[in-house]
Amino acid sequence: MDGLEKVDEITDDEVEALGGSGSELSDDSSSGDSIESDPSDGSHSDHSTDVRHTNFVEPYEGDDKSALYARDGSYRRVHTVHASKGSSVGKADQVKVFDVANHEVKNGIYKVDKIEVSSTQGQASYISGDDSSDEDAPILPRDGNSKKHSKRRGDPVGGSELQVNMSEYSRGITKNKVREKAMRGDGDRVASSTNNYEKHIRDNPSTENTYEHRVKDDGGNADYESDGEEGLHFSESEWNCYNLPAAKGSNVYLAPTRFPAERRKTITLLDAAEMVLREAGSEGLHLKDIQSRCAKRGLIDASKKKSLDALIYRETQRGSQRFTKIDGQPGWFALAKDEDKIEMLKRKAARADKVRLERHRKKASSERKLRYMKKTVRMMLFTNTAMHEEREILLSSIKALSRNKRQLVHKLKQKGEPIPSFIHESSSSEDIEKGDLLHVSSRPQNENQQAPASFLVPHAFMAPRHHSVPQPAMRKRRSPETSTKYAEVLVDTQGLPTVPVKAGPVTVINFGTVEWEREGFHSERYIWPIGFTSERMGNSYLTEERVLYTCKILDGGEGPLFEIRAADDPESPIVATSPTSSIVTLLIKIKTARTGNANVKIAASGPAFFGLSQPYVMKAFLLLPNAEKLKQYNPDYLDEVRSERKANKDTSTGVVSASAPPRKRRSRASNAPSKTHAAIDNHHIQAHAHAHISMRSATSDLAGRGASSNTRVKLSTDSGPKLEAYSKTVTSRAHNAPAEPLKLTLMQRMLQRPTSNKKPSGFS
DNA sequence: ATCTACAGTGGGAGTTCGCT
DNA sequence: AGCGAACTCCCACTGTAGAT
Repeated sequence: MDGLEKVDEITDDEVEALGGSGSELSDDSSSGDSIESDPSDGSHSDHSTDVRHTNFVEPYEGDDKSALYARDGSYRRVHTVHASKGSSVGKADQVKVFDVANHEVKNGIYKVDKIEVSSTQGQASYISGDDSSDEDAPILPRDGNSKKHSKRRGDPVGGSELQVNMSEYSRGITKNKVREKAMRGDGDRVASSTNNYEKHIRDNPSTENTYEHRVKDDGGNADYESDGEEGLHFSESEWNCYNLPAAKGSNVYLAPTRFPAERRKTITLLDAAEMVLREAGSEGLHLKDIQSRCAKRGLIDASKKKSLDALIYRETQRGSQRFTKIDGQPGWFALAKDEDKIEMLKRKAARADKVRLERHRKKASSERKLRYMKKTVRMMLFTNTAMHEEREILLSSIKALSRNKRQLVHKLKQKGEPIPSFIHESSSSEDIEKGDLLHVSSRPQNENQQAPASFLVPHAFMAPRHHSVPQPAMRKRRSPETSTKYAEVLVDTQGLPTVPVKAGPVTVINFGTVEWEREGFHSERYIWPIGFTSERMGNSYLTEERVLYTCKILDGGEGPLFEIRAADDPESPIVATSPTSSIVTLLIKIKTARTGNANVKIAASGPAFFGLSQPYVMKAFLLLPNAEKLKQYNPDYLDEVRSERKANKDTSTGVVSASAPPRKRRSRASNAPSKTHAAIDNHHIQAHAHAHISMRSATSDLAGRGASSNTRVKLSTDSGPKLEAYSKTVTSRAHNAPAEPLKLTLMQRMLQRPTSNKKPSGFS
C-alpha cells in the first residue's frame, strides 16, 4: 500500500479533452491519495468496482492501447492487470475506462480489444459484504453475450468487522486465522500459538481495515471466493496477470477460467511457489503459507505440500535465481530481486565453469585411460597370437627333433655304442604328438637326476646371477631404434655387410662366404657361410673367469664344421658337425669342470650360440654373394603359414582345410650334415620364428629392389611398421574370429602337417 | 526447521549401425 | 564417406521420504 503511487493521473480537463464524460467521475480529491475510504460514508456501493475478466486468452503486455481504470475520480496505473483481446470490464458505475486507442473514457461495461486494468490497490474502499450491491453488479458478457454471474458467497467472515491489513496478510496470516479472529470477535488479535504468524500478529496488532479476497471463476460464471477454501488456478503467466490483491469488502474480482487439472501438471512445485511469492511481493511469505496458498489455489496437490519445503530450501541453498531467504526470518522466502538474480547468475556461471572444467578434465583423463587400455589390449592380442604361433611352430619342431633323436639313439644302439647319459629316452613321440611339452621339458625325471643346465639358455655358460629372486618372464620391450632385430644391415661400399658388428650377444667378425653349390651348407632355416666368425663372452671351463669364445664355420667337405675356440685354451678347439653339438660339448666341459659331474643334461641352441639365429645376421646373410642361389633356404616360412591359415579361414570356420597346399618337401641332399641334437632347442626355434618375421621383410625388399651383390643395397629393416601392420591384422582377426576355433585350426593344421616338411636335414 | 539420500524422468551428447 | 535413426550413457531436475 505504501508502495502505491500515482503513476499516471489524468485531469478532468484531459479527460474532457479526450472526449470522456468527466462529469461522471467523482472528483473527490480526498479519496485520491487516501489509503482507504470510509466504507460508512455511503459511497461504497457507488464506488465499488467489479472488474471481471472472462474469456481469458493471453496476457496483454503492451500499453499503447491500454485503458486507464479509474475510480473515485482518480486515474491510476497501479497494479496492472493485463487483459487480453475479448476481455470485458464490468461494474462501472464509477469506473472509468480510458481507451487510449480511441481516446475516450468509457464507463460501464465494456468489451474492448485490449485493455490494461489498473486498480487502486490499497484504496480500501470496497465493501464486500454488501450483496445487494452485487446484485446490481453488471453482468459481464462472455463472448459478447450478457450473462448474469452466479451469486457470490458473500462476506468472507462476517462482514466488515473483519479487519486484517494487507501487510499482515502478505506476511502469512492465513484466512483461517482471520476467520478465527473474526469469529472470536476480538477484532485484531489471534490467539497465541507457537506459530510464527500469530507471533507476528501479537507483535503487530492489526489496525487497518483491509482484507484480501481471492476470486475464482467457474468457466465464465464468475463466482466469488471469499474464504480461501477454494482458489484460483493459474498458470504462471496467468497469475502474473492477476496480481491484483483486493481490499476488504472488495467486490472486484477476476475470473479466469479455472486452472485445468491437466495444466496443473505442467507446472512444478517451484513454479507454484514462484506464483504465490510474486503475489506476495518483496516481503515474501512463510513457507507454510506458500504451501497453503499453492494448495488452496490448486496449483499443486495438497498431498505434495510437504515436498515444497525441501525444494525451496534446496533451491535457495544452491543459489536459486528465483527465490531468496529473508534474513532474520526463518522459513520466510521471497522472490529474488534483480540484483540477487544477477549475483546468483554469476555464482551459477562460476559453478558451471568449474563443473565444466572438472568434467572436461575427467573426460580427458578417461580418454587417455581408454587409449592406453586399447593400446594394451592390442599389444596383448598381438603378443598372444604371436606366442600361439610360436607355440605351434615349437610343437612341430619338437616332434621333428624327437624323431631325429630316436633315430640317432637307434643308430647308436645298432653300432653298440653307449648312449650318452644326458640323452633320456623318456619323451615318446606320443607325448609330443599330444603336444605335451612337460615330457620333453628339462625337468629331472627323479630327484637323483640333475636338472639340465638350461632349456632355453645355457646357464652353465652364462655368468652366475647374484640375485635369487626369479625375474619375470616378460622382458622389457626393446625399441626398434635400438634393437638389432629391427636394425638395418650396415653395408660397405660394395654392398656387403660391414664387420665387426654386434648382433645380440655375439659380435660378428666375418660373415663368411655363401656356398650355394653344395647343399649341405644351408637348410630351409639356416645358412652356414664358410668362414663365418663370431665372438662372445662366456664362462671358462678352465678357470672361474669369463673368457672370450670364438665361433667359426669351417669347410668340412660335404657340410660345414662348427668350431668353438676358447681364448684361454686356443689349442683345443671344439669342432663338431653341427653348432648344437659344439655348444653341448662345450657346456659339458664347463659343467664337468665346475661340478665334477659329467652326468648332466645339457640343453642349448647351437645357432643361437654362434649368432646364426640373430635376425640381423640372417638378414646380413642375404646380402652375401650367391645367397639368392640357395635353393632350400626359405625365409618366407611364416608367410606361408599365414597364407595357409587365411586360406583355411576363408573356406571353413575352425576346421582344417583338407585342401591345404602341401608343403615343400626338402630333399635329403639339402639337409644339413648329421648332427647331434642333445636336447630340445627352444631358443633355436623361437629365434627361428622371430627370424622369419624379420627375414620376410628383408627378403621381400631385397627382391623388390633388384638388389645384387654389386649394388649398394639398403635392406628394408622397417620391421616396426610391418610388425605393427601385422599386429593390426592379428588384432583384427582376433576381433572378428572366435579365439578358440582359430587355435584349433592352427593346432590341428600344425599337427597334421607332414613331419617330413619340418624335419631338419641330415637325420635320416 | 533444515538438510540429505534416493529414485524417477527427460533431455543432451555420443556411439553404433544400416542405408545410400 | 555421408547421413540419419536407434540406442546408450550421463546429468540435471524433480519429487519423496526420512533423518537430524
